[in-house]
Amino acid sequence: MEFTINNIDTIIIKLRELTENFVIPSVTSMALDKVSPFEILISTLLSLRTKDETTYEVSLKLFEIANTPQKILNITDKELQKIIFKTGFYRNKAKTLKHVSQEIINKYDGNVPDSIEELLTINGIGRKTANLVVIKAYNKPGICVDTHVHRISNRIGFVNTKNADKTEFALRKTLPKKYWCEINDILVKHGQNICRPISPKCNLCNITQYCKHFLIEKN
DNA sequence: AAAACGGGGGC
DNA sequence: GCCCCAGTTTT
Repeated sequence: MEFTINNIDTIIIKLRELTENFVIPSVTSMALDKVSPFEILISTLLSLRTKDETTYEVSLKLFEIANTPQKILNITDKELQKIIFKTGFYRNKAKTLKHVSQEIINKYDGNVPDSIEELLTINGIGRKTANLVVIKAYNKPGICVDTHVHRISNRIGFVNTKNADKTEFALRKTLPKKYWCEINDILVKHGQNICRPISPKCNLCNITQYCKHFLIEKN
């Protein structure tokens, strides 16, 4: 199936409608006068392999105690581990949070960088996190490809790629720029509720007529 | 007891 | 580009 710009517009608009009522409480969806770039970054790092509700709850608890790089460095490893325990992988995450905080102080004077390239120079920050931070914290263009965006972009047929990085680069070519920043929001909601990894609920989906995966399965 | 939650790094 | 990694929560 050929994907024209018209098709992409139609698909995005339909998915936007389909998912607009799904609410995922998260630090990254809060207004920018309520949350800092650093908080967005830390929350994203905590979200690794963790339910959104847990990430949100733990993030708010952490930020009551430490919401700046220096404050993160000021608390002990044990205390930090205890606070973020429920997100899982708490030893690694505590180490990452400390390292990222230290780097932001050392290299960026305590301010979270606003470019993907600079963010990527910090160990522990990869493309998914870097893109999300520039989008959510700085309102700059980016495409945050997490597992949902990767899976669904391939299912629909937006891209045909093996890994998330390639999906990001492919989407940068095929996806109109006006959709870049919201594609993650839309596809995460769609992926959590309908287009799940296993047994997707295609009966609840409104774009099956455009979906390569659905059409292949059906035929 | 098993599955779900997925991004980053090392080589 | 493939493999490895880290723990809690839910079913």
